[in-house]
Amino acid sequence: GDNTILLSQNNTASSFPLNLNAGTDPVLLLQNGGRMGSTVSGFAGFPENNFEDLHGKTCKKQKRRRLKESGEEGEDRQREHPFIVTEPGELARGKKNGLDYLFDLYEQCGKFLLEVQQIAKERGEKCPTKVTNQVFRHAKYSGASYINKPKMRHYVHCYALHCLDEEQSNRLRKAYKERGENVGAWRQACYYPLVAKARENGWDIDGVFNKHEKLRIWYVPTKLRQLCHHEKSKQSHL
Amino acid sequence: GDNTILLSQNNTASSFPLNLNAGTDPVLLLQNGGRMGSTVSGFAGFPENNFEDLHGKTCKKQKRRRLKESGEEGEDRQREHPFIVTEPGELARGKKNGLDYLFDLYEQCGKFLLEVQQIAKERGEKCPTKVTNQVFRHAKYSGASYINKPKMRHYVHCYALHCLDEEQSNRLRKAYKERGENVGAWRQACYYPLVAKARENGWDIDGVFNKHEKLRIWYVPTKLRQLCHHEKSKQSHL
DNA sequence: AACCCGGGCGACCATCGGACGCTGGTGCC
DNA sequence: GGCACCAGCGTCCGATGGTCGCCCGGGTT
Repeated sequence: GDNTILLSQNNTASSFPLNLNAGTDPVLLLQNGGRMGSTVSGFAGFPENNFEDLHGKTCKKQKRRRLKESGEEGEDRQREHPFIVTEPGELARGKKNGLDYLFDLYEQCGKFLLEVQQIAKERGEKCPTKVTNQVFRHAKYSGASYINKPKMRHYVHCYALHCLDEEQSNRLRKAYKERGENVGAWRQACYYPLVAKARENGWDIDGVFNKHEKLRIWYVPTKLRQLCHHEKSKQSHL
Repeated sequence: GDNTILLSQNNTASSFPLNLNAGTDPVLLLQNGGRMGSTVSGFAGFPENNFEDLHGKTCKKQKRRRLKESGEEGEDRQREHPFIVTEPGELARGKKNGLDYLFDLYEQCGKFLLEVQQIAKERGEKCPTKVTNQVFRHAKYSGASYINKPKMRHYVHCYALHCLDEEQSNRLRKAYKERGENVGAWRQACYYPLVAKARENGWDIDGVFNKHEKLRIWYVPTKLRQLCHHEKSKQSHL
């Protein structure tokens, strides 16, 4: 029906860089175009394409090993540069990443989900509607090793605010940047505008997420759900 | 929004019997009314209502024990009488259960899901859209010990045919009953009309389930999904 | 009474969604 | 260079969806 997804089979040239710490400036990437509109990567040679996965039996050891040993000998990956609060369009200076880049990671996950869905449909398997472990695994093996579950889950509500009210999200970023607040403080501050949006929506935070095309694929964070619930209880006590 | 569910708080009188093997004839229950339209049970005293569940820490030992020891000393529950192929409206004779009763079990699970959803909303927790482990647990602690996951999953596609094409489902039941086939054979036979329905729907079996109010809450069985996929592949080879 | 057929469902498994806190990168002094 | 801060993400955890096959109920001989 209308949920058929077409992906180019030979668009292998537009893959994401293997590691943003390894030379390529992520912000340049963001500004040098091809950022949103392109297919994440081609399919050829993905581990998921060897049909062992149909038996749910692909050797984990082998995969793990491949990842660990990439780069000659068991030296482990560098962690990503930390995020700092940046204004919209602003480049992060020094060994930092900006928030535009953070939000782009969410868009990339959306693309990876589309690919996973496409693969699932071709194989007649269950088709995920959300960004699941499987999607993170697919991202990793597609070379996007800079994407991982704990990070993405940590900032989901920040991305939610960005999607639902870019104006307000931008204002918050500017304010927190000017005040010299750290990322943790900004992240905390993102909760409250969302609670207000939930209130406007009859306290249905799931509904708020589901109505938005890009948010629908993300699980509502537990903490946001709890904040909404507590705030709702407070209201009804008055 | 439109997904608010209201359940009576004092409709405690219409609980299901604790155990269908223990005296009450399930078929009489089915025919003596109150079958579809009533609330499954009241809420008072459910283990889920002590708010320990908020911490995800309710003591499993205690629950397990309660179940095992009900009925004076550690004798375990009798298993339910096996199903036999019956025509619509037909009573199963002897120590057997009929297919009308089987399908009613699915309706009961739907009711239990509504209760779980209601509870989840009151507590501001994640709200399941499908019949999950949580729903089976809730059914069990509500006294519906005759409902269990393996059984319900085993016959989902039979219930699906009953929902989607009661005419055809009834014809199949009659035919298999006349031929003296056992439940396993009837169960197998239920797959193929569903594959045909999937074909009519662009091979989107999930779509077929999701379009139907009562089916939407059940996971598509793996075997049905695979049958559809294989049949689709066969088609496209021609 | 003995036997065998067949199916109910206890219990297991891989994997899931979710969370914590250690490690180590980073900027400041 | 040394230190203190803080956040990235490896790794764990309880619970989930899914399944298999043991055990035993039931009908037949």
